[in-house]
Amino acid sequence: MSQPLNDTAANNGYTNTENDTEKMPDVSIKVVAEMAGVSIATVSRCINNPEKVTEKTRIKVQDAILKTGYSPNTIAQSFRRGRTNIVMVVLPSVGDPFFTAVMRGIRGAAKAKGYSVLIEETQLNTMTADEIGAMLVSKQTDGIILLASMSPFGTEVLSAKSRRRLPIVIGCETVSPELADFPSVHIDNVAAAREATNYLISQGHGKIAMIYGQESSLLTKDREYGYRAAMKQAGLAIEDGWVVEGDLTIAGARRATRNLMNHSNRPTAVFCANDEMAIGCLHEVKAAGLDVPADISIVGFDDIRYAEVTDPPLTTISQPAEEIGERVMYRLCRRIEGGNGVGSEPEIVPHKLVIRQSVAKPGA
Amino acid sequence: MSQPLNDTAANNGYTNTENDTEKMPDVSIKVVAEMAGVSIATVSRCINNPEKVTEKTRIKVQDAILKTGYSPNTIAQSFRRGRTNIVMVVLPSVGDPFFTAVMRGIRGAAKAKGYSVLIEETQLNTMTADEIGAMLVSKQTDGIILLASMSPFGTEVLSAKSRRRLPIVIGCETVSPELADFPSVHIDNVAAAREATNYLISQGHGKIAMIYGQESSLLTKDREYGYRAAMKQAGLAIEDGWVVEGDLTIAGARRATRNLMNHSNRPTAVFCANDEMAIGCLHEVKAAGLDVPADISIVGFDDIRYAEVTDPPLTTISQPAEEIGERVMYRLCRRIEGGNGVGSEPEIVPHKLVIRQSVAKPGA
DNA sequence: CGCCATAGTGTAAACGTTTACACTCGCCGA
DNA sequence: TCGGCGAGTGTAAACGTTTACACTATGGCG
Repeated sequence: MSQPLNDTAANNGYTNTENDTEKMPDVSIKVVAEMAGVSIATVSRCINNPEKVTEKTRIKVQDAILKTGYSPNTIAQSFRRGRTNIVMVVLPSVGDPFFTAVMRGIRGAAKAKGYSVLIEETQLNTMTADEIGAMLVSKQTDGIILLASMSPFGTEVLSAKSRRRLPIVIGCETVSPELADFPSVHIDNVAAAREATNYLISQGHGKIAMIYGQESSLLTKDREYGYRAAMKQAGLAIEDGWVVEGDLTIAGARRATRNLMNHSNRPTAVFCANDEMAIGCLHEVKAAGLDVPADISIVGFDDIRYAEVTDPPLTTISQPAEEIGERVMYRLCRRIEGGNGVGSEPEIVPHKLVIRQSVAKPGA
Repeated sequence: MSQPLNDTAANNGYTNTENDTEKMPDVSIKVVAEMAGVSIATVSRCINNPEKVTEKTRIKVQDAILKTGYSPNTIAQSFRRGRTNIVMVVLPSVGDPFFTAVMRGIRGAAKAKGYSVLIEETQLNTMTADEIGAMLVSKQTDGIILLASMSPFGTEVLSAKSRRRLPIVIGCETVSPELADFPSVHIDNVAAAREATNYLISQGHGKIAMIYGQESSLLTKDREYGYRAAMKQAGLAIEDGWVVEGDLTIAGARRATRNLMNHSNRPTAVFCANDEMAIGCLHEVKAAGLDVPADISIVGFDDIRYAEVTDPPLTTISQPAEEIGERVMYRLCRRIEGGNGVGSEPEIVPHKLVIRQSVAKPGA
């Protein structure tokens, strides 16, 4: 807080240098028009519909633009056109490498389509459904990508009919019934979780625990559901205290793992709902003096880039994160541009179990 | 606009509920004014200067706003006010946990100040200095935070005088001479690198290698400079091939480490210019069948959250990432709001060497 | 030679706000 | 009783674009 004072004081010393002409006079389309000796309409046409204008004038105008350094005022354009070319992405955490991978896909597609990307993090500021809706109707953004679950979105605000029109697309997250009329792109989370669990079972594990994410996340519920289904199908029991919440963070997973390690009937394998938690789990197991995978096997989810360099490297479910991002963005573009004629079926992309070295046969 | 809760009331007020026409008629300030029986100016005042209107009118207007579901058109506001309340952050990689930590600080401060944050990644799309300048003059954003080095910014486009006015603040990156008239917030990178190197030396290491980042990054140069200075001061030689480029990624560091391991005079310690690379280095050293820290000691930089859970946990330089983000954002706000009166001295924040277990005495 | 189609350009309205200014009250002090 | 004042409100202009429409000149064709 002392800084500002210092700043101003220091600057007062030499701030008003006399020759401060440099006025950078906010060149608008009007000054270009004047310099080129044409009307502003013509300048606008030169930029947006060059074919509607004589070559001669086009050159005059180009010259004027260069000379003045004119560049159109984007806000005025947005205002006039009723479009900002900005889309908003809502996600739980920008820190999670999985989401940054998805973001990379989104960003690439956005760039290709001429959009900028505004990011909102639910974790930090708990942006409410209402805020999101407001963002959209106040037209700050042309559309929204939801990578976080946000259950009762708009249910009170908008009826089903008008919601179907809203430029909103859901990514990664499983879609809750109330949101089913929005398009979505994601893997089959329950099948993937099942596969992960089955892999552990196939390696001879019977005492398998699970660390899941936040209660509120449907996605996490689906993974839990897949795990339970696999266990049931194999006729394996799930003891009380074997499935614990880890809130998707390293710290949360470490807490959860500690509980697991102290369990009277300690599991021999842990399935984590994301890699971040798997890393926390891995660390905590080793901190307890146990070996992975000899004593405890671990399977993660997402295949973030760190999964490959843990010790041992992590067996996990890989999602095509970047591709999900791309598809979600393209889908959104269609919604924005194509009007209402675009379907809202969920688009399921393939997952893959990638086997590394964090799983071994129990007691081996 | 049918609301389950006050269903009946809504029905009474609105005629066409039976036939789900749902036109969502783009309610503007004008329809609110009409419904409330006042002028649009009054409506505007109710929102922005409530103290300037009678309580009676304020209530009428509030009612109308609620009934219509009006929310001001942000673009029109931006257009009129000449401000978007959006700032842009340019960074090398959104995937790097260090930058996401800085982003968290930025975002928090932005939220507090009523700004949204637009993120641009240089790595992906090589946004040029010109594009950035364009963004600013086209007024899509009110200001820019540069977390990436971008050397010749605006040097041709704008004279020093006018540049001093530009709402640009630099974070993390060391500031090159041409940019020295922009404010900046960062640690003392050369001192920190020196400290890291000195620590290795103090533990008895003499054969210390370094993996640095991208050639273009000044920050990385500073860290290299600090390393070299420490070595020189200790009278230690740096062999050819001991300082290698790792381009700040895990993969790059693994390549670099492989070269280091094959060096005829293999170093006993490696100083990495960021943790991401330290993790890659660590993994590669172990993959070569060597032990960390028994055979090779490693020091990282940044103290990202994964640094704590590697095996062994990483000794590294910790930066107050979130705080840097906050300060940079507040500094930018001052630039934006305070006009020209804000200084441009670099603001140095403290770093800290955090000692974990990736360093041991050589040959121990 | 005159008329019409047409390509190119200009004029002006519109987008939704904010705000300077003008106006109308009602009230208070002279 | 009247003048003046201040609080509250309305009117209208302005922000920088885009674009429908009107206009002019040009050239082709009857």
